[in-house]
Amino acid sequence: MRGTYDKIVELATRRGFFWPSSRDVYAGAPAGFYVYGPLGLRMKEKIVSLWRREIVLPEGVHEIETPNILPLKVFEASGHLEHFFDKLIECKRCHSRFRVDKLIEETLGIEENLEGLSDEELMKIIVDNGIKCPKCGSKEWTGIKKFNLMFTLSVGAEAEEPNAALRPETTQGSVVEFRKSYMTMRGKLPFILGQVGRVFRNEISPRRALIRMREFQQLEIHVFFDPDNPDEMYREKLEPYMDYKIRFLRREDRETGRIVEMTAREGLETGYTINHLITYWLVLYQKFFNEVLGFPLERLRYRELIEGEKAHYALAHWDLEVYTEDLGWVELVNNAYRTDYDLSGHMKVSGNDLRVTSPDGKRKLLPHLYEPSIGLDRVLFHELMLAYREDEERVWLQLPRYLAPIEVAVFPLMKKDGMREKAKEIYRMLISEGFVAFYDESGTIGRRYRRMDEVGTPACVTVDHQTMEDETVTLRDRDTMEQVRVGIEELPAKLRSFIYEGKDIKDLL
RNA sequence: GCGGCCGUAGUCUAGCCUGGACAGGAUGCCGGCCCUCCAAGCCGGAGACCCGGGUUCAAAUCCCGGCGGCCGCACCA
Repeated sequence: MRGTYDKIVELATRRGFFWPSSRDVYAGAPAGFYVYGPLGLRMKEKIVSLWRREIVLPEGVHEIETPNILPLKVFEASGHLEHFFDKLIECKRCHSRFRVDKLIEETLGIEENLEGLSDEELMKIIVDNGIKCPKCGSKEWTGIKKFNLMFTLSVGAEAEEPNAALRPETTQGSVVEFRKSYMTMRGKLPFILGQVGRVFRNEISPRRALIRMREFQQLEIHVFFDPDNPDEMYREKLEPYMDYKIRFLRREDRETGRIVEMTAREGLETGYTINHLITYWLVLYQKFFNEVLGFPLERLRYRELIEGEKAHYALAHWDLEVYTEDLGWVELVNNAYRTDYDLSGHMKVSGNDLRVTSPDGKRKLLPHLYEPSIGLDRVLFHELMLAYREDEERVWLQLPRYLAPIEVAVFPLMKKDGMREKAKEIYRMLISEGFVAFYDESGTIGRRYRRMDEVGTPACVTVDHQTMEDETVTLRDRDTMEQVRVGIEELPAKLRSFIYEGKDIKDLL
């Protein structure tokens, strides 16, 4: 039996939301790269603009745009180089894999620096010491394989060795440009940067459509704050939400999967959520996903990451996850408290002082960084998964109305008796009123409704015989298929309250 | 990347084991008829064997390699 996942992938391809890149023309195009078709792109843009409206503007985020390509030095400082070029070795008998450096260090109990050694030298150590597979005890090893998880580039016509890389996260752009942005915007701590950007990771095995890609998009917030005074301004901002319940899967509940609902107050009092700033952002993002993007609360949780799972830079780390029957819990937002790891790394490698003056002007300090990072493609994919509905009669996407890629469709019941012209006129009127409108006259009226249901269009306007007499049209609700009759003149206002304010169709009368 | 299964029009699929004629069907799509409020009907049209090599008189079918998909392992910084 096909699950919702398969149905969404099929529908998305068929109706122009997204599909794998280049396949039709060049067989064997590498996996993990997707094209957004017109409907998917429009929906993605809508998610981005909601994020801007609800997060960027109200929170005083300074949105910037930094290059996709950065010097390799940047990633040396950020620690990505070291963590991105793993050397792995595989046991021929049980196919278990190990990082070569860890295998040698742990088996021989040494802590020498193995960084500079060649593959041959490393292999020699393994053979000379008769290192066995920790799992099955075999001494049969494959050769050393390198995993390069960043895309490196040689910038400049004569460059031969890689000297730059496509960024694996947008964060480094914000960190490197932090001081400049701070100066130009006459910044005060906490100082918040934001980026909408593409990132690139050479994943070993991209899988599951938009869930794991090699090129994808992030919506990132970078909150730089004074570690000695993290609660400046957030004490007040958090006040209205002290009783808001944040849903956590704590490390100690990992086994049982029990989700704990903790109010912001409890999070602070127990020290679990560290400070007002982090607590506020945890609240904000849960509310954004629930109330704005429409994910049901019971499908959301913050999963606390434990040592070994956490990124190399993170002191505390929660993944905001969403649950679907098909995919289980999937990470949508990476919420990391990165301390001054990045800024101090860049200070060390570059030799430049990246500190700023404290708000009281008395000392120089290196801000700490808290970063919630949204995986945009995954969010869009889950919006579709959670919106999917079907019954004996039809398939439809019950998307939040304002997220639908087409907001309103206009049909003439028939092409004759002036209905076509009238419908086109209404279509043009709705476009100029700012709606994403769509006109269709092909096939039967029923077929046209079905086509719109399938891509989640919340409203359909039909011009019929009566329209020609009294200037009214029918307005159909995607979810109930009910219709009401409204005057053409009042159509824009009524559509606005239906689509953007969530009014019931019956209340439009 | 390893192991298992798999790859046929936009989508879903028959054919493959046992090689043989223009690769069959459904749905969708386009045009027309009909003139209509929930995928009705009729006529017409476009559309596919993942890529490369091998075996053979002959390959969608058998063999090898590559690429891709799903699941598990690993990875997910």
